[in-house]
Amino acid sequence: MARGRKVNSNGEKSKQLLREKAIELFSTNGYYQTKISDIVKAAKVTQPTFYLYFESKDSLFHDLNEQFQQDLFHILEEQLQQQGMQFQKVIENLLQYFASNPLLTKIGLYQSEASYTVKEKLVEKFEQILDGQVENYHNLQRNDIHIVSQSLMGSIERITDTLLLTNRKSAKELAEDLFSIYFVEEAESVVVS
Amino acid sequence: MARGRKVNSNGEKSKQLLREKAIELFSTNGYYQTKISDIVKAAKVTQPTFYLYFESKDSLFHDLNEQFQQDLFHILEEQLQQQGMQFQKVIENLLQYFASNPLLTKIGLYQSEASYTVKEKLVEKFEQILDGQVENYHNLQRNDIHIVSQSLMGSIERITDTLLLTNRKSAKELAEDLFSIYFVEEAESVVVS
Amino acid sequence: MARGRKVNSNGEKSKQLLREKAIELFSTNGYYQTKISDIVKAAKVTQPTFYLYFESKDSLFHDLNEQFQQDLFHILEEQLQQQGMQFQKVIENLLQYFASNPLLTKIGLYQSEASYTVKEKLVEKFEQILDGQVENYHNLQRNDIHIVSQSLMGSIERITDTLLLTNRKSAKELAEDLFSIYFVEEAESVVVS
Amino acid sequence: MARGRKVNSNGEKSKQLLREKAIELFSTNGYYQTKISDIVKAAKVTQPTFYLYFESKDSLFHDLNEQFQQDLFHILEEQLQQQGMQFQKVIENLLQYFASNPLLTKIGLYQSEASYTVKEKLVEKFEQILDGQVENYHNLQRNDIHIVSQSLMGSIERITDTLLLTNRKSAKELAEDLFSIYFVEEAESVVVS
DNA sequence: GATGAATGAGCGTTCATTCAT
DNA sequence: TATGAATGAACGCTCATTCAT
Repeated sequence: MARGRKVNSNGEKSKQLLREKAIELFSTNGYYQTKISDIVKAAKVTQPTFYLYFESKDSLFHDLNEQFQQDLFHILEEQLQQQGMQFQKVIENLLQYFASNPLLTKIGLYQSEASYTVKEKLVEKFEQILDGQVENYHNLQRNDIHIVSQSLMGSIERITDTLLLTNRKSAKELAEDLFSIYFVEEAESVVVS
Repeated sequence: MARGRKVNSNGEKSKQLLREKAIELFSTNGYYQTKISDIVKAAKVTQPTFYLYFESKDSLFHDLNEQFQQDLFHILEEQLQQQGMQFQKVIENLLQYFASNPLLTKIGLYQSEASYTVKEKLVEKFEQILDGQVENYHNLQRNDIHIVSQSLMGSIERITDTLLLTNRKSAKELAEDLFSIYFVEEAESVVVS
Repeated sequence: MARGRKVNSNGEKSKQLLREKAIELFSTNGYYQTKISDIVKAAKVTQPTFYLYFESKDSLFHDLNEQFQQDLFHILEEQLQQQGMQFQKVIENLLQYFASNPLLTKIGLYQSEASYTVKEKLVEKFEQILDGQVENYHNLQRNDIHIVSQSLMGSIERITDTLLLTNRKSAKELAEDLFSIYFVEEAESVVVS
Repeated sequence: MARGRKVNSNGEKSKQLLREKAIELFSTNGYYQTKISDIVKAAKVTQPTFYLYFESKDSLFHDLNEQFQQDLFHILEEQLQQQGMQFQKVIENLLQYFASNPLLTKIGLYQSEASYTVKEKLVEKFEQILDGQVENYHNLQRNDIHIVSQSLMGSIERITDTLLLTNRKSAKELAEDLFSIYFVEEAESVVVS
């Protein structure tokens, strides 16, 4: 039987394909219910080919989470450096990223063990922002900023899963909704300094 | 160790012990990373003993979730029949149950596939309650009840995980906090009819 | 929970019941597909009770076969000592025993490893009888007695299974049929000397 | 032993080897007393290798029976289409197949649950053939064709086991013997129309 | 770059059997 | 006489991973 390099084959392409299929399968079935054999079957290559490009199942999963986190914090960092960026807009952009990368988000925000850290870091970011906004939100004056941040994180998490990734609402709409719930009166005037 | 019955052994005790150890391990390590061998090792019995009391790993996990769900909806039903029960109190009692059953909650609310359904049902309950309260909350007038319910579900989910089950805040405190965030002005006066 | 001797219980009765149920189950499901747990469930006793009366699953099965063989050769011996007993009558009585003990026959003639020996011995008996009858059957003059005996054994085996134990034909009818096939002309006149 | 591919290894060879060893073991020890571990030990591979080529123990056993049955009825069909084929020759060819495939025959005719169906079908075939031959055999005039067919099936079964597969007699000899027993006078002239 | 072939390590489950009561 | 409770010893099967080509 024929072995060796396929005609028209190309390493980078195979790797990319495997990555994509892995993302699809991990995101829908989870880590433990996704087998290497499933991934390579979907990518129409054999098992050893997988190990040509990835160290192990675990390391691939880890890499995907790594990427999700880097994307996320890159976006956040970028925005926090823009003076005058509204918090609502920050949330919207976050949601926008989730909407644009639904499968990776499923993995990085829900499937992975690492998601705990991600969310913790997001909460911290929220706290930093809200810290500078106490006078703008009367909600913050009566509520612990930490609680509000945690609560908000939870809301984002759930709303993303049930309304955003299912294409029921847009990132913009959901950001507005969240703001309307959390920071009623002066939502429009709040600005990230 | 010799075969046969242990001195002073007692079936109900063994079953209970296995159940407890299973809950501990499932709640901390999840379904797939909890092996029957781990459970029986923790309970200091052998593998066949596990099958003396439970049909399979899967069915035990399923049973635990079943119990969690029954408890949960029993509590909810009970409260909704009490005229005059405040929504805040409903949430508090929910959180109270979580706090009293932290490990089972971990399993039923986070580890299990069934948690999706549980949360959906909780959201529906929230919607039913809020539906009858539109005039009491100014928040509800401007926000879609569905969104508020989903958001609240997310908040509860996260706050339970990070603040309640870690013993950082009490059920009562957190219920108050949530109400202060979600239903600012008239929180005290809201009553489930 | 109550333990110890059951009221109205009686050792011999339990043993007999277990035996009967074992015969039923072995005969219909075979040795490997019959579990001790099935037998005791059918007899409504517990597993240790089984070991009160039988050494092991294997030894019980062995005993059942032993009994079958003793019955069988007792019958055969008895008949061979009666001068003038026709071979056809011998076969009929054999079949009669099978028909009266269908379940034990299933075990002893088909399910058991020991059935090989039983059949070999039966064949030997047939040979002995036929040896003294050569001049009576023209069939035997042209055919090897050994072959005829083996063939007859096969016929009996199959006919018992498909026609006798299923109550489609009687022992008498089948003995006649067999004789009509095997010893055409002088069937009536053949006599075991 | 190191992991991965063996030197000079070849899939089809391994599969064939496993099949052969399985046939050997199943035919001598039966289904339940043949463990996968026995099969792979005999083939000098590890257990996962077995599952590389066969779905399960059960499905392999099933496949072997399937093949036996197909072979058998292929032969039978082939012969029945040849005008003028003698019944004796049909039996001879059947026995010839058994002699050429002794182990598969052991499985398909004695070990398997499916053997019941096989034999039933063979009996039906015999009946069909004999139906067209009533006038040729004086035996058939007095005996029920069904009984004769069943009896013949039993004879074949037993004779195959004790004389053919043990190399004591050839297929040709045994076919002659059977005919001489069953269809005395005109055996030579009987022809399948 | 890619495949065919194989395995180490382990997992969930079953079953005959046996102590302690 | 009988049961409640437990275990030793497998067994069938799976999965990530790795040589040899």
